[in-house]
Amino acid sequence: MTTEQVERVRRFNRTVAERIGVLHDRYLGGARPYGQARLLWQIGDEGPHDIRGVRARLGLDSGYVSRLLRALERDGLVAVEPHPRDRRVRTVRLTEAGRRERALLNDRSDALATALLAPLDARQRDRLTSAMAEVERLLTASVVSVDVLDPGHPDAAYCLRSYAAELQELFEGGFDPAHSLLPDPGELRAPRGLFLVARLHGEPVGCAGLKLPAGAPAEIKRLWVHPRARGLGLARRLLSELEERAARHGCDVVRLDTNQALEAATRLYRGSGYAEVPAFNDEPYAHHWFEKRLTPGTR
Amino acid sequence: MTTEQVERVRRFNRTVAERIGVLHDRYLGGARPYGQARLLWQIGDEGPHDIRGVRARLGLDSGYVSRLLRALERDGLVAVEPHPRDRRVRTVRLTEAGRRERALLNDRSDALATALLAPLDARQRDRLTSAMAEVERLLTASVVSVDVLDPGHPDAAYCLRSYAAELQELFEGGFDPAHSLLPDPGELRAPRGLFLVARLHGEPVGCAGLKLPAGAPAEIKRLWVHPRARGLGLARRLLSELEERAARHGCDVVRLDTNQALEAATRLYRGSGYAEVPAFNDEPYAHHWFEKRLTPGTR
DNA sequence: GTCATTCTCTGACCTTAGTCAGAGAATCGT
DNA sequence: ACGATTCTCTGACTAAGGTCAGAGAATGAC
Repeated sequence: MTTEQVERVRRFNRTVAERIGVLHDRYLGGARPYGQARLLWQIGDEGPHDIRGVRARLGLDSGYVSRLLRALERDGLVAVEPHPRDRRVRTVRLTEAGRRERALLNDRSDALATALLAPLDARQRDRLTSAMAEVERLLTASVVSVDVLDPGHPDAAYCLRSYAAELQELFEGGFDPAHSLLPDPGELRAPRGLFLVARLHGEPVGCAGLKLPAGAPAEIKRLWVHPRARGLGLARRLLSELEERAARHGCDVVRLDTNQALEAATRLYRGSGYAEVPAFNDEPYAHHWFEKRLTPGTR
Repeated sequence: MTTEQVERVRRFNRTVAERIGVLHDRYLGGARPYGQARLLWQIGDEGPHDIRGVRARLGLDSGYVSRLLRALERDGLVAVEPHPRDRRVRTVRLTEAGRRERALLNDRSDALATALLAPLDARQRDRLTSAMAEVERLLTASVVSVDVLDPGHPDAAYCLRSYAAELQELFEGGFDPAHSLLPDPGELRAPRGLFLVARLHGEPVGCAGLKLPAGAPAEIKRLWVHPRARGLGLARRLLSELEERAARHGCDVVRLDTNQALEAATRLYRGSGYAEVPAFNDEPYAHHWFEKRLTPGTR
């Protein structure tokens, strides 16, 4: 990356921190301290929530949350009650007044957004909001972490299940991993392969496996991205990370097969330098086979 | 503005506050509390600065700054010395260690930006940084305030001087306001007219005057935008604000004259619905005359 | 039944980021 | 020369946002 880009990001941080940070924090808080406001927000309108869950999501100390709850209780905004089944756990829900207060925070937040847009004309508003959407999208993409996980890890298993469930929907005649050429994801475990899992805020949102058969090209399997994480360039990132690892492993060719129902994937492969080749295996679910020669300086 | 736009801005605020706010404040501070870091940053590398100036720029209490300086002094990062001429005033400068510490903050800030960009590929980086530039530009545009000021107000006078100085450079044969048709900006004062000044963070960055002669069309004069505030859509905003005020004053036609050297202005007028008309005055500096009929529902 | 664990709460404590009211020294206006 | 003003500093105070070490109640494991 260039120094201009770094400088650009820094300038952006300054401007945004000034314009939004300042307004956001203090504004949103309003009469109520920021900590209380955050908690009120997190508790949310529906149903009682376990305190520990709320605490975990905000990442706060238990003593601190307890104190915040006492303050909110004193103002009649929340009701804390023991959990019906486990009486160690306590649950919290908003009272009527609490819901009103939360709606007020909501209105303040709207007012802040409105104040930001108000001085601009219609065209500028369009441009600002679409640039914001772009920044948000890419910032989200940049917090996604990609790690090598054992295929048996819960997050990996979740991805594999989701992958199978999605193909079951998409493929004519469904999809059963047991009938595919990779009945056992254990093959994607070192030393015979590896498995990448992408996570956003700790939640698994994508995966990709690599088979590293001795004396044969590396093979990409089980590339999947969670529907709500699409558009972040995650598939491309997983793909190039696998290529990089294959190259480091000494492979100079990587190949894969894909089903015709997976149009976006096929486009991705073609756009990433994969060329269609004759079938190199007898995967029953495949319609297309691709191959890419890795140059040492890939990426 | 639409509710989707408001929602967009709010989502942006949340994402950015999480991703940047959190990192920015705590990161940038690092070992050093945020207040000290801000001060260290503001003092800057070159020469000693008056404490009052630094204080004014940060908008902090004098007692608070004094305490922060003691802390920085204790750590050997700054040296506080009396002002050579006025011994009430004290000046502050970074020591060698202070400069090192400031460079460290700088590096941290770079590291933060780098960490943000690192997981993205080259195309995503380009898109992110240009979207950031756009957001920054429009956010800056939206903090510009536009107020009616007396033409004699220092900020107004600054704009008028800058306007004249710039035309002096631009026009063949220079520009002398005394020879123009508006030798006295006092004509842009109620009830004969009005004068708008645009300010960014308190600094004047643009102006526009409106003459409201009885029984004649309103006339726009002295439209100017500071070079460093160009590209913010400020001229357009000043123009439409004047039109709005002219309409409120009961005018249904507004007109203006301009010099051929001011190409951007001429484009703006044409693009804003102004039609070229024959000369309606004998302004010696004008080459083009424009007129626009205001519809009651303008804007 | 007992012991370890889980969960919430309280009390004690800490740092940061301020605000406010003078005190004291120096300078300015006249 | 003298009073008003300017500038910095100190002391006293506040609120927010947290951390840490238990205590006490309930539950789970065996």
